[in-house]
Amino acid sequence: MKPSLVTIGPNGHFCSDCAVRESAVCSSLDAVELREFEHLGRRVRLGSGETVFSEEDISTSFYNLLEGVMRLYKLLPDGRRQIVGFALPGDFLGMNVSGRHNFSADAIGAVTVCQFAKTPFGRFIEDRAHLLRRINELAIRELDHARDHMVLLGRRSADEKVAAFLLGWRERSFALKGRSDTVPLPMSRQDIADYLGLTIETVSRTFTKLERHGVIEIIHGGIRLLDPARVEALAAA
Amino acid sequence: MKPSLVTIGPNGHFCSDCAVRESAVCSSLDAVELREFEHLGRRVRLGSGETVFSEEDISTSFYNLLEGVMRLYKLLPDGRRQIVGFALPGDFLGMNVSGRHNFSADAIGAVTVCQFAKTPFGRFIEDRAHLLRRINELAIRELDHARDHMVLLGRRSADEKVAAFLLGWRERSFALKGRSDTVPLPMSRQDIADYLGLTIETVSRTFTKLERHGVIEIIHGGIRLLDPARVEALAAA
DNA sequence: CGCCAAAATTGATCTGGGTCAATCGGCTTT
DNA sequence: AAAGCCGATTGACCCAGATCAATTTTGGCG
Repeated sequence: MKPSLVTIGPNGHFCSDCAVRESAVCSSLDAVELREFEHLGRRVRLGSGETVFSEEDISTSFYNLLEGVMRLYKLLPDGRRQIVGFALPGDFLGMNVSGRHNFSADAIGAVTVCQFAKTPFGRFIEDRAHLLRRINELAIRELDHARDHMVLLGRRSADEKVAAFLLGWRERSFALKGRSDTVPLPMSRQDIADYLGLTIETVSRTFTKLERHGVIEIIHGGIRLLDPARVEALAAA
Repeated sequence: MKPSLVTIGPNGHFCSDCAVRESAVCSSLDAVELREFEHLGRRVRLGSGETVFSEEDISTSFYNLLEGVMRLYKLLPDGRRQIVGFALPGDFLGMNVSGRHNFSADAIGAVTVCQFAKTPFGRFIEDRAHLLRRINELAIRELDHARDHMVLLGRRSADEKVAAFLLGWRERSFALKGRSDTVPLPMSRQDIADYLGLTIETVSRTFTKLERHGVIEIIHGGIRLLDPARVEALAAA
């Protein structure tokens, strides 16, 4: 879907009461810096399925995800897709060395991002090592996750992939909605399949199998973990 | 294999005539800084198969690879292994957020690294934004590669994986030994398999098949690309 | 509510790559 | 040069997960 970016102007909000104030890149800024920072970003809303940026596009902005979920993916020429990650509020997107995006990003459901033009953002960062360190920390965290995911993609069975996915997603959801055994799944089965390197049929069958065995319950918009320990055992083995 | 680190003392070398002076993290340092930097690192040699650090170890040092090749990998409890990357001269290892290594690294053949204790290195970096930026750049480059590799692991066939591996490795070898259609492969078939998410048998069969088709020639210690265009076609599709 | 389209599930069948099991071949050791 | 070893290759067979093909369920909308 093509983008129809709706700006909310720099006046319609304040960084100081932003939902991700404490978790995003901004967490490294003090109150004074935040004031200046406020003028660099503009809030943008996107509808479900809209694309924020595409692979190979020249990257002109950084994005700070404020609300919603995004899928980050790469496509092969023949249409095969690999989702390289899901972004949640507080995630920082748009870093690259080539000047072009190395993956595409689109909204799963409604999304709000804070968009920063690269040049002023780069200037702001320049003499603020703490912000740079914070960005570096986020990149390294991302790298960690990427390596874990390589293990999953290269060496785990379908059952293990699905179980690990449920646990991983539950973990990330905690930060937003608090601890719970109900895992909300805003993305489609196809998205899950493309994230795990499986087909949609295998994902569906695996969920059904786990439900038959009383390990999970498939509910509207998510999965309830009836027996979290069994899920963990499946994911670990 | 257990490490038997052999130090070459800070006196036995100079950063200024280091092989990776221009490509490693050090490329961001000027002549004056280099003098100080010199005292932070110590050269360490490792024999074939020796482990530099293991996953879950508390990380106390950073490493700058000077000579040789290393495999970086993660193990599952049951022994399955995923190689998350190969390190070449100029690569910088040891960054993490948790204080523990998130993968293991060992030498493929003889290796020389430049080891930096974390604390003094961190102090040196502190007020040098250009070094921090350089490290950030290396992390982002790594992240790029990791995402490409996820696509390979999750969505490509065995033939495509092997072809893409040969091209990728050839590309990296260029930086060291110059452009050539002979791809040196210092790692074992098992290493290649664990990098590509395949078995050793499949890697071997794929090589043999490509050779039968006149696309490559299997030579001692590597592969010669007889028909690079065909290899590229295989990798792309 | 009833209609339509998209998403998800389920079933039947197929196959790429894994598993198991011999060799093979190149080095090292003696 | 014979023996032993370890990595690599090859062959025969198998199976997890893909593919193909219907349904079934869900969600949006007049």
